[in-house]
Amino acid sequence: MPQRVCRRHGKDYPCTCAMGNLYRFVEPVVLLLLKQKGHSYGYDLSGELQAHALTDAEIERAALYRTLRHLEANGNVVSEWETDKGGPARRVYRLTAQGERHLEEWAAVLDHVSKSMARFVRQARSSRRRRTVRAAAAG
Amino acid sequence: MPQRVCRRHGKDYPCTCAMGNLYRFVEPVVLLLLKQKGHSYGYDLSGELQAHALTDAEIERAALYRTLRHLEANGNVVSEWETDKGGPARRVYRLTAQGERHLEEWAAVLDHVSKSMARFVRQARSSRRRRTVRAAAAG
DNA sequence: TATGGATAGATGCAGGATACATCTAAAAGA
DNA sequence: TCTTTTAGATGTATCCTGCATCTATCCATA
Repeated sequence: MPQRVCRRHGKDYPCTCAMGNLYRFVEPVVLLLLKQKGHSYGYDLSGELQAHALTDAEIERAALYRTLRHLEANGNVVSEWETDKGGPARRVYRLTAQGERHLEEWAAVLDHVSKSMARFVRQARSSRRRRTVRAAAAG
Repeated sequence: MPQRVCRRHGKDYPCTCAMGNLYRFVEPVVLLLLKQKGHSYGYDLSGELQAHALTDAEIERAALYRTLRHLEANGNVVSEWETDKGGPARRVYRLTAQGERHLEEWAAVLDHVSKSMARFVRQARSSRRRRTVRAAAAG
């Protein structure tokens, strides 16, 4: 039983949402999406965030918009208003060269973290399996 | 060039420390260490945290002590003072049955996140490789 | 024409987690 | 006696998330 029950995934599935306030890795996901799409804007990205998210927790639009402005403030993306497509004006972002490098840094970091997590899972499950073996021998 | 330079790993290695304020996953690492060791106390655990950490950022002792008290408040560990070993008194922790289940939940969550990150890394690097192919064809 | 829905961007605030500094205290060693 | 090691803990600022809320434009339709 998770520490907190998640409304999206229910109480039987131990999801990220139920483990407390974890980092959602919004920045790297946004960088990758912009790389793949060439250019895009917040509302459009928000529709694809879930498919690319690193956790099964939802990435809020509020976090997305703030991340985009933060990336721009740090020179990883640039934006311009697009007003000729109908509907409300869109702030269209694209990666800068520095943003591409920053994405590569994220890939290096997440590659390492991914392997550490896989090792963690093996160890956590192997200690459980040892106990199961003892239980089987005792039973 | 990372957004922030890390003093431990230097500026050429893109480490977690330089990517801003990330989640350090202290709780699952502490749960696993307690599972493996049977019982332990904060100062002892702090020596082994780095070897088991999921990121290359240091896990501060302040975070460790707060995490232990938090785990106890939620019934995942229990503690008792140990005063017969010489030196300052130690607060010795051990997992509860609920703590073992919580570790299994963490393993399920981190298994999923690990695979998502691995997919992220493949995608980030494959889009880079596509560009390299085009560049090679143009060159 | 009015009205609601979809689109689009953004802010405010509370709470969780980290970063860094600092504190207390007992025991061991020089 | 003085310093270091061991051991636990707190204070504050900042970062990130969660949730609510806000403004505004355009479009369909009643």
